[in-house]
Amino acid sequence: MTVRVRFAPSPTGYLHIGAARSALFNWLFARKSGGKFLLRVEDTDLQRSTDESTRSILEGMEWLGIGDYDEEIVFQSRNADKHREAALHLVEEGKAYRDFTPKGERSDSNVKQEIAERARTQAAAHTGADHRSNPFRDLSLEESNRRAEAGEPFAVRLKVAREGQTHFTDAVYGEQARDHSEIEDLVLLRSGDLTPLYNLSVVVDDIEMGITHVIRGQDHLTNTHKQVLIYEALARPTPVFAHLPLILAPNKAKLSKRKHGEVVSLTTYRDRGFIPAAFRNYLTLLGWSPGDEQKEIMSLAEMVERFSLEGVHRSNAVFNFSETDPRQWTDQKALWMNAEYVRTMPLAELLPMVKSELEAAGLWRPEYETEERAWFERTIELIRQRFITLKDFSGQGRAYFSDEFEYDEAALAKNLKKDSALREMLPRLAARLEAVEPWTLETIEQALRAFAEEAGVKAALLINASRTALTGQSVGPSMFDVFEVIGRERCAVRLRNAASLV
RNA sequence: GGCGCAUUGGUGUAGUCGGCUAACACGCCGCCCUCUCAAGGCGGAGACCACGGGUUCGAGUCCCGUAUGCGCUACCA
Repeated sequence: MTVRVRFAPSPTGYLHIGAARSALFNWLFARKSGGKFLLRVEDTDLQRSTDESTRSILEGMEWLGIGDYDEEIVFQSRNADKHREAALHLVEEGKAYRDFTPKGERSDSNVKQEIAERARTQAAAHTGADHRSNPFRDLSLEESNRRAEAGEPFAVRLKVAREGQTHFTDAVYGEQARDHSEIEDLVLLRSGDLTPLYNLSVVVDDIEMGITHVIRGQDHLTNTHKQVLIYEALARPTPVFAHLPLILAPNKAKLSKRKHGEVVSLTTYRDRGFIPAAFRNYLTLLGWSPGDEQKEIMSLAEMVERFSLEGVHRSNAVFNFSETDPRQWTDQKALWMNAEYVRTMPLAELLPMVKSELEAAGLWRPEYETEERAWFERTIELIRQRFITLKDFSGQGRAYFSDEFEYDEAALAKNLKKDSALREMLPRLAARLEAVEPWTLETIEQALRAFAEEAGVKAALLINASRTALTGQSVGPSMFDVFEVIGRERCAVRLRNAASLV
């Protein structure tokens, strides 16, 4: 039997990093086992689903490099008729029944309260939850049909046995059992329009799509029993279930856009200059580990090679970030990993990403791919060493690509304004460098050190001043490399300009 | 309230059949390197393995209980 898995997001917002991780694990499992990876958009809730959200999910998947679905994308809303048919069929078979109770009004916001309240009153009454006291549960099929034909609105509920338990073995959480008494007669179709509800739709679609392994967030673990019941009613074998631990905020609350903002949205990472492979690598390590293998930086192929459901954790993972410190806007390890990728990944793979970043910032020149290609590669190789994200190439790295750059205030104070002698030394240094021939690391260094000696100052004074004069920054690569890369003419101009800033 | 799941340094994790003086990565501190900052190298602080019992010569590892956290409990998904 070939493995078939699916990622089934509901398009009611941006792609959440937790959902992205579920997608990733499904993808890894499929590729590992030589199975099929499918996408199903769960747009059953037409009120909240948007095309824009669907687009952003698709984009996010593409960005992560796991958008290579093996079959056509399934839109759940288009299968509504099948879901309805299945439920009605269960009514015929006596495994479900029509509930003619008038539909109660409820809104998302007060549902949680209602649940809590119901729990309280039940506890107070010591009644224990008897979800099967519904007066329509045992209505005869004839009577039920008659009332339906008469146009009386009804919902369809699954008839859950009074006694017994449901069982399934979760590939991550192990043996799971739940008493039937804990499960109410869940609604399959809404009253009135008879639109299918989540649990029904998922099961029918998973059967239809031939899904063999359902890999999803742990928030579905307890509800899985309901789905098992539906599989049983439909007389179909259940797939293997594998639930994934949740990703929590630093205060251990569920990560949500409302409370935690853009850190939870996958597109944020793309927009903030993350390397897809780096973020993917980080995400994979949240809730899964390759065991005794200590190596954390892994290529996609290595992840596929090592991935297994057995390596998935059971405890939730905390996504560690600070809402007040901009340097820790997301998990530090994710940032570290991205920097690691930026400086060590094959330059050829990095270049296109740098190109897009420079294009977006209006710093790109076509020559970087033609006559100036060697210079461009040398420069990127040089500056990537201390960058963290792609944004740094257009930010801190701006002076390498444009003459219009800002001088960092702190750098100015530290390296230029400190010694007024620089005012007259900088232009002289410029003149000296203009005469350097040939323009190489060694000759530049020689010239600068000789100049410093003649002027009776430490070379470091001129080096640091030059760094700020040439790049606007107080930190950066070894200065002789910078001189060389910036070029003789630009160096001279910038050194002379900087004299006025002293 | 009920049911379920979890609990190893600040965070992510490793700890196979019980032998741990508890390992790795990020972060933090120090030193080296040095023209700055990173990177890199070396070293360090930080966990009585949630707590309490039990089994055992011996428990992070097995059993029971408690606490805490999270999830579910909806004609949302």
